[in-house]
This record gives sequence, structure tokens and C-alpha cells, in this order.
Amino acid sequence: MNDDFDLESFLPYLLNQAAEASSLEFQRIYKDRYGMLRTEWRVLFHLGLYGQLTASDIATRAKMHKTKISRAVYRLSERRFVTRARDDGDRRVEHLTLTARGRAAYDDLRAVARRYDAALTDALDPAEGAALRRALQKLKSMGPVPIA
Amino acid sequence: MNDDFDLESFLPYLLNQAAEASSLEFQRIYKDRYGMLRTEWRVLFHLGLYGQLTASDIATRAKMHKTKISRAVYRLSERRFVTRARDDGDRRVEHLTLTARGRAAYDDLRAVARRYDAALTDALDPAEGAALRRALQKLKSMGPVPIA
DNA sequence: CTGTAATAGTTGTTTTTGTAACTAACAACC
DNA sequence: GGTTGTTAGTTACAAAAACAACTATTACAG
Repeated sequence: MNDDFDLESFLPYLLNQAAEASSLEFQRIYKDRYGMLRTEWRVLFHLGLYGQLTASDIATRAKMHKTKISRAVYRLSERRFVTRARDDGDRRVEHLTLTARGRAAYDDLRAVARRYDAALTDALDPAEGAALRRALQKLKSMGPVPIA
Repeated sequence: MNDDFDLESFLPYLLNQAAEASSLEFQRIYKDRYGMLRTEWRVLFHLGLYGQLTASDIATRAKMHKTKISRAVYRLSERRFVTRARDDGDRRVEHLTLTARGRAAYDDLRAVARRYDAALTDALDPAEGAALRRALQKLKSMGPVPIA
């Protein structure tokens, strides 16, 4: 029944499994501590890292759909993690900023992320880890691959 | 606003982005050609690769929840990609097999997957690709990492 | 100006997933 | 043989994601 194709080393499959496994515990933390969803965590991190941004900025940077961001921002502002401020020049756009509470959550989670990343990296040979990151960067910023 | 933490190289995030990017086009193919969902494709591949299996076998191998598999099997059998046969000894278990139609779909998609994987691999240095697969295997089969 | 297109963000509806509770069949122990 | 526990798989309900249509505002072409 078997042939030469190996599902376990098919890159899209393998990547998904590794991504899922490596996200699990971190997810548990931001969920348990702050009741956040994945999208919310991402928005929080973008604001923490890059400062004031608009929803569109985040959509572009994080490659997430704007509706997901809209809802994430809604929930984050509801819980006082971010504040929204209308732009004076263009009243369609909203500038998003972390509140003190939001920044505290970000600082906390960033510290966890750092330790978590370090722990993952430790499980790999140094060269392997470096190659992994390089390869992942290439893959993620690779356009559509021409196949049949 | 910035500090030394880099979101773009945080492994869980990076892995997710790479996984998503690298799955996109393959997903489009099994969806367009056979109207399959990700779970359905996975079930199909497991049956194609390992022959007759039960839902539980697949759940164990693919680390997917049994409800997902139950629904995937339902849809696959509805569309005549797989057949279900009760076990005589133990009437709780069902043996799943690909139909001719299912095997044809599997053969087709496996060929696509092979080409797709090759194309992805080509975008990487040979050593990089090898390190990537090794690292991903380690990550996916790594237990919970002890963090704060 | 004014009508048309474009952009920022939101809302509504449909799919898909996650989780928990369920049924049916078997096992095993007394 | 009758409880109690376990396993295979399904179903029901709640949470989340995907997709499309929408409002409000700005740009801009004639």
C-alpha cells in the first residue's frame, strides 16, 4: 500500500504540525492570563512593538484580514487594553494605542515569549535553529509556487 | 517604542506564517478539484498511504480530534471517496477504505504534493532544507516546554 | 460643484472548529 | 448475570473564522 511519498515530511503538513505544537502552550498562557484570542494577542504585540498603528497598518504587517482585526480591536478596547482615537485629518482612520494595562500585558507576554522562544531554540542545534529561521523566512515570503 | 524582541522571528509566529503561506496553494488545489477541506485531505492521505484504517487509527497518527475525523469521514463517504465497513468481531469499529474514486483523487493529489514539496525545497539551499525538516520534526514531537 | 471611485472600518451571515455530552458495543470483575 | 468502567464513534451546542455586503468618509475627474 505504501509508496515513496512521505506525508510526515511533506512540508506544508510538517509545518502545520510543528506550528500547532509550538503554539499550544503559549496560547494557553495568553488565554488563561488575559482571556485573549490568537488575533488579539497578535494585535497587542504589533502595538507593543511598533507603537501607534491603524487597523490597516496591522492588517498589512500581520497579513490578517481587516474583519478579524476589527473584532480583535473591539474586544481589546472593551477590556481596556487599547484605546482608539479618530484621526483629525481623515475621520475614517483610527489610531490605536496600548493603555497602561495593555502595555503591562504586552510586557508580561513578551517576556514569556522570549523565554518560550529560547526554550524552543535550546531544543535545536544552534546551526539547525539558524537554518530553521532562515528557511521559514524564505517560505513565508515566497510567492505562489507554480505547480500543475 | 521598539525593543530587542523581534516578533518576526518568534518561532510560533514565524512557524504559523510559514505554514499558512506554504499551505495556501495546495489547499486551493484540493479544494477546487475535489471540494475537500483540510481535514478531509488529511484523512484521504492517511488512507492512501497506509491502506485500511479505523477512525481512531487516523486520530492517533494525525493527532486530530475524533470529532473532526468523524465529520471528515462522513463527507468523504457521502461523496464516495471512502467506504465504511463494520468490523465483525467488534461492532463498534469501522474499517475505512478508499474507493476507486478516492484512490484516483489520492493519486492525483499525491503527485501534486510531490511536485509542490519539490518546488518549496528548491527555494531553499539543500542543507537548509534538510535542517528545516529535522528541526520541524523535533519541534512537533517535543512535549510541553516548561515556562513561567 | 457633482457624480464616481476608492479607502477605513464595521456588521451580518455562513462555514468550520472546539468542546462536551451522548449512544452503542464490549470488557471485566464480583 | 449484573454492575461498573472503557472504547469507538456520533451528535448537539457554543466559539471562532471566512466571506460578502455594508456605512462613512475622502479623493478626484469632468
